[in-house]
Amino acid sequence: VGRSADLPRTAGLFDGDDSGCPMLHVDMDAFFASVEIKKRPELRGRPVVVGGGQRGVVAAASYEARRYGVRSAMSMSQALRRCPQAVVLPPDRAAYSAASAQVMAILRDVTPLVEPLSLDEAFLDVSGAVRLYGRPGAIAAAIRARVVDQLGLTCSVGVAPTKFVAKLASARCKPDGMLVVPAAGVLGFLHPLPVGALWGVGARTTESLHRLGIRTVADLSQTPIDTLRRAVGVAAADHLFALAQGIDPRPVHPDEVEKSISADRTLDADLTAEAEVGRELLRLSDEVGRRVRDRSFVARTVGIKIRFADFRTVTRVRTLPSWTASTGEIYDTALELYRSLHLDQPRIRLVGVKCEGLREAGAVPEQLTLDLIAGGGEIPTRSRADQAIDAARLRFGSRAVQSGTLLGDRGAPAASSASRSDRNARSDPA
DNA sequence: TCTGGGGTCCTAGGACCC
DNA sequence: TCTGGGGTCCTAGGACCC
Repeated sequence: VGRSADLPRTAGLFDGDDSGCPMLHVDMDAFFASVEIKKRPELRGRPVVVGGGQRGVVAAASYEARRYGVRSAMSMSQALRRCPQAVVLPPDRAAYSAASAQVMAILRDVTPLVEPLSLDEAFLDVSGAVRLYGRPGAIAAAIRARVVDQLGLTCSVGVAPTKFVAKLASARCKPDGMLVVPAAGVLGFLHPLPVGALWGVGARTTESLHRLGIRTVADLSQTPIDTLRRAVGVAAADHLFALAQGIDPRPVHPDEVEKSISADRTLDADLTAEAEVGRELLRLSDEVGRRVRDRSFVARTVGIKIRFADFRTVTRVRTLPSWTASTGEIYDTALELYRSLHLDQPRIRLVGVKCEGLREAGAVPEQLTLDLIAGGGEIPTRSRADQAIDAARLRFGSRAVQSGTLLGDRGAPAASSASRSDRNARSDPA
């Protein structure tokens, strides 16, 4: 096991043991915070926390903020108690997506076998790249150098025989580090780790395992499989037992397609009236519908999520007779699902809408609707409306077209939102 | 000022079909 | 009279990840 955080930023200089190590896990350091600091260099060296809102949590914290005990997913109020001088910035998803695309482009320049896990991390299988670029350790060093030179962002890289060991390795050399776990070193690396370090073992599973006296990966590897199955379920037990022996046959899968698209929103204040909830459902249906159409998908199942003031959460889904990408159809279904709950005097803090059962729009048989028949073969009215709205928003900005139901609730009349968005939109003449 | 928002996967029960 | 067995689809909830 070799750590080389201060490896020269040049390819080909890694000379440790990386035998049998085709898997890389690349993980950006404090990604959202680092992108913000890159936008505003005067923040460098200061504690920066991304997140917020009235009931927000920390989405990312710079290492300066982490020194005060600020962590991801911590409530913003707690973060500010620990670090009152922190610079708090609202998330800028567009900036993070753009930076992520640049990172992934650098990775895909090394090999097409790149599997993004989220905006800020990815697995690479470099077994086919070694003839071109040298050994895995050298490739990892070169990636780190290119990311920092071209993007001004640091990352950490784990190099190992399997995906999950590579992921554990990158976590243990952060920030701005690199850790290679050669095949012969895997069990020595894994066994002393606490079970909670394993990918897939969270708070609940850790608790269940602790009740059995299992605290380290070594303990896990010596536990009878039937005992494990009773404690955490068959699938998780078999998976964890294999991981504890260092076994993880999962290949890097570069072409994962999304299985669901969802949007949810925690309200600044709890909602009580059905009309208010309906308005949120419309806003969320509109957003989800747009994202489904943007990717040329259609969805078979529509779901809602409702979280009450006491944090109890319910979900309802309905599978439709045919596929849809229509905002109106998503909204109608969502509203029916909400009404089917028959809530009496609810206090609602979160509303969500989800589409699943996604398919390529072209891969699905066209549904003969009354609209279609009556229109003599025309595309149903709602789809044409959605298409027109999508086109207008692409040209004039996302707030250019809005349902009348949603107007005024942020004090923004339609005309002014359109002209404001206009400046950020494409510069085509109307 | 307790507890975001985007996802994936698993389980368990019931309906339904052959 | 004493109730098969396997497979698939659907739904609700929950664990987990970043």
